Amino acid sequence: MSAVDRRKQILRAAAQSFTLFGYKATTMDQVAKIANVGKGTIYTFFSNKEELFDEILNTAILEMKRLAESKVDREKTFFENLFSVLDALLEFRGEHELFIKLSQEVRDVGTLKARDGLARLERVILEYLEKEIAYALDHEEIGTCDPQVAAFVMFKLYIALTSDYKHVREPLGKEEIHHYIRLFLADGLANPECRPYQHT
Amino acid sequence: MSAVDRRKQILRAAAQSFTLFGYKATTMDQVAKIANVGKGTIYTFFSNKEELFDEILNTAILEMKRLAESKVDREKTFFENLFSVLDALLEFRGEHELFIKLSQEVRDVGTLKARDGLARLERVILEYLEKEIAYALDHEEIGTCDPQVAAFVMFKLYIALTSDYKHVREPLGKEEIHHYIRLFLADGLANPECRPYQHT
DNA sequence: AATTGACCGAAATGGAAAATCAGTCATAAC
DNA sequence: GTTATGACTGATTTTCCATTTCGGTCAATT
Repeated sequence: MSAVDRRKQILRAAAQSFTLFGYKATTMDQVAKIANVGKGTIYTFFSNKEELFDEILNTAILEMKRLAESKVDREKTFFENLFSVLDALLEFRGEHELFIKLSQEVRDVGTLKARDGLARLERVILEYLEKEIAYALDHEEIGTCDPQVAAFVMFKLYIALTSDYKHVREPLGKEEIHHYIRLFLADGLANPECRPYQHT
Repeated sequence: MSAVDRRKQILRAAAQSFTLFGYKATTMDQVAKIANVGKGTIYTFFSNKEELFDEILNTAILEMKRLAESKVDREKTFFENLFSVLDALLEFRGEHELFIKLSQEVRDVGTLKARDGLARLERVILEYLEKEIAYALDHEEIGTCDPQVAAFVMFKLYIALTSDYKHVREPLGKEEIHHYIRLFLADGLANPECRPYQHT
């Protein structure tokens, strides 16, 4: 088997183990066993566990980013693009599961490396949103706002609706999530009937 | 000294200790010492530590609720009331500090009782918001939405702006928080061109 | 009758012994 | 000669268990 194949095999095994058991609970012996190589072989391709993890994480983040970018169509509106990206990402099982496992690990054990990984993902998402928001601002598709704050709020709203809410009530479906993102973010709660009212 | 005074003295001492050291780190000996009573005396008024804590927590929650209710003026709009309640609560040091300490404790040590206490507070806040949102809906002040979801989103948005955001960037000031709650919740991000009024 | 603090057992803490794991390297396989 | 391997090593983690701490009681005291 070629060196390239071996490397891929190790990456596949490691990715599987990280999404199944998290960062802390995957051992290098474990990865070697799944990949059907001796443990030493891993170290001919990756200098340590951290680097192996980082490569998997970076690949996952990059794939999500590319997927998102592939869904954006400059002919469409900001919110149309937002929703098609959201849909695509929600369907995207593979990478998703790694990040869900890492979230669990942070909650339950507080593994530092898992926390870092999620922070990196968050930064990439925020940067991506900021960029899209800035573009939408330029093209006067959305109202005046600081893209950094807007990106942050959008991200938090998304997490609140998809993940936090289910700890309080029945989880929301995809359509409901779309509906509420549109309601809160795009349209606003204030009743158009009552407009214009006094701002401070 | 009367039994009533003694009881109050114990409550005051316990409240002080809970907000200073959290639930786990306040001992009954500690409370007795601060209150200047024998430890046994505490147990003539409260059957155990849990009950003592609950009484303090319930009082704090009730006070916050009453404060909020006192700020609501049915002549004013939903959002006007929302902002005056928010301002009042942000100024409300006393109870605030207990809840901040409990939040820390949940983060750092994960004390179950502290988590429960904060969950109770959250429930009361959500119920209160749901009630106000339902009222606003009835009076056609806000657009159609599920009060439970809307309350949840408003709460999360508030936490995101006041507490979460400062872990990513410079914390937002009171006016900025108002501004963004108005922008995201009330008015919506979608292009002002399509709206009959100007954004800030 | 009310108050107290020494006392009790359960639970938390700390630290030492045992186990586990990331990473190395001498040997084996080719 | 080159690459792959797994037994080995020291650092870290986990697992005990001895000791301490703390919530709660109650016999003695006021």
